[in-house]
Amino acid sequence: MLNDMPQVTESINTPLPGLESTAANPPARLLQVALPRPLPALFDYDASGLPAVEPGQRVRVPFGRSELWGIAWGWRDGSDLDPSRIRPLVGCDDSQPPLPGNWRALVEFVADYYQQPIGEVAAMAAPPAISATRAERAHRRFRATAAGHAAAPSLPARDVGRKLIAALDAAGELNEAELRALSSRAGPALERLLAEGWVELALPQAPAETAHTLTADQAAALEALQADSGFAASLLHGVTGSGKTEVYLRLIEDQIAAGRQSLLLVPEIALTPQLHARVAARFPRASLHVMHSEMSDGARAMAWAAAQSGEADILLGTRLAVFAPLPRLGCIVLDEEHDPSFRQTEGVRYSARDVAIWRARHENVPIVLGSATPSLESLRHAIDGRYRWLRLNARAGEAKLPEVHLVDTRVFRATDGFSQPMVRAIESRLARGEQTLLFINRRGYAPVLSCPACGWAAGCTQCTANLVLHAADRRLRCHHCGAEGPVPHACPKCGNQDIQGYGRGTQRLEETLASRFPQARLLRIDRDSVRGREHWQEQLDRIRRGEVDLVVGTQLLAKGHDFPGITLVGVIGADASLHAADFRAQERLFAQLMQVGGRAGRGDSAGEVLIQTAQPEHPLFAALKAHDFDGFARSQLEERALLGLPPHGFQLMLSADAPELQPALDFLEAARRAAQALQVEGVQVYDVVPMRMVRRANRERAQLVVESRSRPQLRALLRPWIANLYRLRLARGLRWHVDVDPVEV
DNA sequence: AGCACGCCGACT
DNA sequence: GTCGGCGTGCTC
Repeated sequence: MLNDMPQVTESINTPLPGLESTAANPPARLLQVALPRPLPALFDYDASGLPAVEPGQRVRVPFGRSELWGIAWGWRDGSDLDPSRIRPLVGCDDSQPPLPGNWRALVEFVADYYQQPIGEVAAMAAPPAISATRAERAHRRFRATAAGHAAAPSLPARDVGRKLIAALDAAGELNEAELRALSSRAGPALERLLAEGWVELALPQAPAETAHTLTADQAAALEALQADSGFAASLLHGVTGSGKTEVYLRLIEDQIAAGRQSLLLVPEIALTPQLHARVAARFPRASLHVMHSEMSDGARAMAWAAAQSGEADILLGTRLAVFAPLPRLGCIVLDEEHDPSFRQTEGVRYSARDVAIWRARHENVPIVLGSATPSLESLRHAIDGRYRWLRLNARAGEAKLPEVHLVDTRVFRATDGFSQPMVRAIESRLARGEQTLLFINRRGYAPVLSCPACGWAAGCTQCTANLVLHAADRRLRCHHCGAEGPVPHACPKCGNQDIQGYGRGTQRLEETLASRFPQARLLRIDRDSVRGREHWQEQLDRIRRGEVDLVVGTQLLAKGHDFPGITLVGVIGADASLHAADFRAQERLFAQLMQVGGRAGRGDSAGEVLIQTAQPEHPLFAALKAHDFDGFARSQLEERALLGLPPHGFQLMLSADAPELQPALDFLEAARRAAQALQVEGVQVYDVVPMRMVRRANRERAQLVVESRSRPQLRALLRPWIANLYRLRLARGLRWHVDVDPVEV
């Protein structure tokens, strides 16, 4: 982000030629700068040559033998360094407003709490650098004129202008960022359309969606939330369909009325278009901006500029939006707070949920965490009274919670994945013209291709994992590193021609359904079938319009979508997660099943969830049948308390990877000794172990977990420990990372 | 992370 | 003789 700054030379202040050389002993103004390097420090520079520079601006500095863009952090009175080593700034970019002090405070918190290099955190959290003029225009909204409608058909089919008019037609109106997202050439095309009079600036319209009547639960929750002034954290715990979104919208409405900004965070990009449409329909006069990582730099910078300038009333985004400066921030809403996507697990490791909490406290605004299945971490805060616990128990409208039934696959054997009861349940829906959703958390055709004669299985050469068979294009793919290759015709080990795919993925399920229910209209939804965002939206609409009878999908489908026509949700293979090594596997499975189950019966027809399992007696299923999240959560919490696991204990994970395993193990062993040498009480340092998937993308990986029942003690170890690690010399090609509060250990 | 310095092996 | 391997160390 910072290393490929665009050319903004016109607006860069270069030092006046004579200034640094002629001034006798110029008073050194020491500026700390954050640089995008994995070093845990800020760097001091002499800013006396650039009198106008201020903290928060991008600055150009000499670094070693090269130059870098960094972010001016703050002034210093004196440096620990010999003055001769302090070099002058080379320039600064004043084309964009400086990043405000509370943004820098937020970055400092993340750098310290997660022990990530501050310059890297800053580079990740900063907006992409683009020219200011484009950014300033971010908020303008456009619509097609009558002349535009008339002219569009006569334009060439692939003309960008025509595409823009078509998009404006479909959406009513769009802002510049949204238009730019449609084509790389949208900018000039838009200028042309404006000049021709085919597109005009859109003025605010009358409300399109009005507020719903609140249930008693919603009204009570809202009343409590509206009483907040200043920081307060609330857990809005409501079953799927209980109308959490309506509560969010009411809160946002208050903020708009009070002239304040709202930050609305969601876990997945896939959720943004749907929520975007709903928020936009509800607040047509408000300035709503979207921010997520798959947007182009230009579009993201525009959303950022709208946020920072105070122009945006609502910022809707995924985890990175938690860093957007909002000068009139009034509240933060974080939906599906339990979702692991809020955690960034590559590069700078942080949890947007926890960062949002800190931010709300620091900026003294209320924050609402919403979920049907809160994370045990948040639930514990609610139980202990640190979060206000607001419950929405009833589903809005007439809808009832779906009935959950189990199919014991030891009694009803499944053939091709389907047991008799499942088949009959599907048949009955087909007969009634209702829709069925089949949930299987595995994409591809078959998770393993192997040889029954010698036991060979197709493995990834770069990872410790099997290749997944994708039947549609006859390819083998690694879901971990992206490697792919053709499907061999015979076993490479023994020559047997009869190799086959074992196990089931979405594609195979789809194939089975097609042959069993040839009359049914089928749709498969997974990461392979969903190409672009428009395509995704289109598929969701097809389901909603009742144009399909059977939907096969991964958890991609489970999140936050309403399908009133779906009355049956079938869960095909959930047993694998019941005994996974990860202590959070059950928590995740329960949340996931509750979530998919929530898809059923949101309209007026009662829904049913049918789960195939070989262990129907498992307590998780009993809790699920009774819709007893509380009971399930309490038993999990008790278990965690007994074992000292989160949220009753706290963890750090240090991981290392290298081309060979040994250097990674050696490094971690040295790190382990360093941790033990610090002699912090009440902290347990576990053994160094190779990761469950030792090899990934050609790198061998190992990890070291440190645990404590006391967060202060763990933190007492953390800082000096990590400081020590930077002093260890590293074997060639070795990389290491700390993970504070890791989600997968 | 970059990048350079520096000290040992097979090439025009 | 030197091009280049990668170990080591530093960056305000």
